[in-house]
Amino acid sequence: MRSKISTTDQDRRSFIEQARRGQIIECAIQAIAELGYAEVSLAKIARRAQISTGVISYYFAGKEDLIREVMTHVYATGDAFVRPRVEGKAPARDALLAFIEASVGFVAAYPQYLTAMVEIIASRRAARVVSPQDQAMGDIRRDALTRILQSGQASGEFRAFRVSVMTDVIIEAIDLAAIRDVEPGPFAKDLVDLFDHATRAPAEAAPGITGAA
Amino acid sequence: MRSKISTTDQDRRSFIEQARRGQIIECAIQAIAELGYAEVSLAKIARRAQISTGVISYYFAGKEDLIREVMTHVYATGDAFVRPRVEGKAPARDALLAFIEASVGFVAAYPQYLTAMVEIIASRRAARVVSPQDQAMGDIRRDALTRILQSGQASGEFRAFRVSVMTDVIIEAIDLAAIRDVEPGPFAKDLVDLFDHATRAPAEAAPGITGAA
DNA sequence: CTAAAAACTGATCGTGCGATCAAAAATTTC
DNA sequence: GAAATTTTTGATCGCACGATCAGTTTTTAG
Repeated sequence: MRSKISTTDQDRRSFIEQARRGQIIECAIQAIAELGYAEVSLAKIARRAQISTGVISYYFAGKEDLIREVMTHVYATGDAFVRPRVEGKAPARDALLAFIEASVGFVAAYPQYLTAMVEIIASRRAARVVSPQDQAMGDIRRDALTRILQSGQASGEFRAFRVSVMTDVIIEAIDLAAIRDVEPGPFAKDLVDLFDHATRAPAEAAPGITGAA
Repeated sequence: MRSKISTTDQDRRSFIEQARRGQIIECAIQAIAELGYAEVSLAKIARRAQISTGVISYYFAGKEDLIREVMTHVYATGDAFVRPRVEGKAPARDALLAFIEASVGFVAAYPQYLTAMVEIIASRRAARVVSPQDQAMGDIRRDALTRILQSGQASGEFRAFRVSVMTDVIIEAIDLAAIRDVEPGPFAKDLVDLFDHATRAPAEAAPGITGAA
């Protein structure tokens, strides 16, 4: 009975092991999104996956470990969804609007993913357990947005707001799509509109609508 | 041994009863803000208040009931702080900026209050327990802001955004002050700046800066 | 086919929780 | 100051959780 609890190892994994781990992670995401993080236990995840509780312990070092892998999976999926939709967008404004639209689109494409993530983050903050790993994943998500905002300020497209604050507010606004019951399309349009106005430079070097009269 | 568990009764309350209830509520707020909601139990609140666990059960019908009263107290305190600072502010823009500044100022004045409230809201959402009462209190908070935004749109000061979305985003942005470690003054300025740009009408009837060149 | 390894089961353990309550202490009432 | 009432204590209850593990089944390998 060899221990499977060395989690992040990327080395040899049997077919069964990969499948089970994936199944358990997916069921955990479903359970958290549907029932709420506080209502989810390992037993309920096991029941949903139609396995006994011991299997989870067999493949994961503990609840902590499972949740960490759930986060990793959600972040990776989200990144794979958003990145190609933003990459190469040239004026920073287009990149920002693409980022917002893609992020809200991710909620529409994987309805349970961001919901689960937001719940996990909130619960871990409420339990005062925010590992360096958590911090790092959150930073990855913020970094893409931060870079867009900085480049827009450098080019003069954006006005002189504090980037860290704007980043936080945009991320929180996007997360609203996961916890509120909104139509993704219109909601994305609303956010795009809101932050387009919030970020754009007063109107000088940039050509376009310069005000009437 | 008469039962004290009829909570919302506003009738006769002995001096001791009022004092104890207030003490317990205050200790609960402290504990939640410091330790995080997930880490707080009735036993820890009792220890902090230097009383035995039974006293809490004596004055409150249960944990649910205590938390509900904590919420009520925080909302009432916040409303008492923000309302007079917004009331009478004439152009909607001034009212909006005053609302944001006052809300962030509340976090500075009562550092633990909004933090506790945000944690409680997140945890109750994660446990899928959102009573009509919860909803009603949240609505009260949003209503003041909603009215400001609507009046600003009616007067033409604000552009044509969707009020419900703008309200949500502004509230979330303010709550950031409670969960992030920010300097309230500069942060309030940032938010005021952000949402001033996000809400203002393009520039026509309203006099002022109409763009250079 | 057989033996070893891997995968899985389900009962069981310890823990901390919210809640309860009989008894004790403090306070109020007459 | 005695009786009645209110307030407080701290032990105890049942419960659900995460974790463990001895034992069973399934898969793999020679």
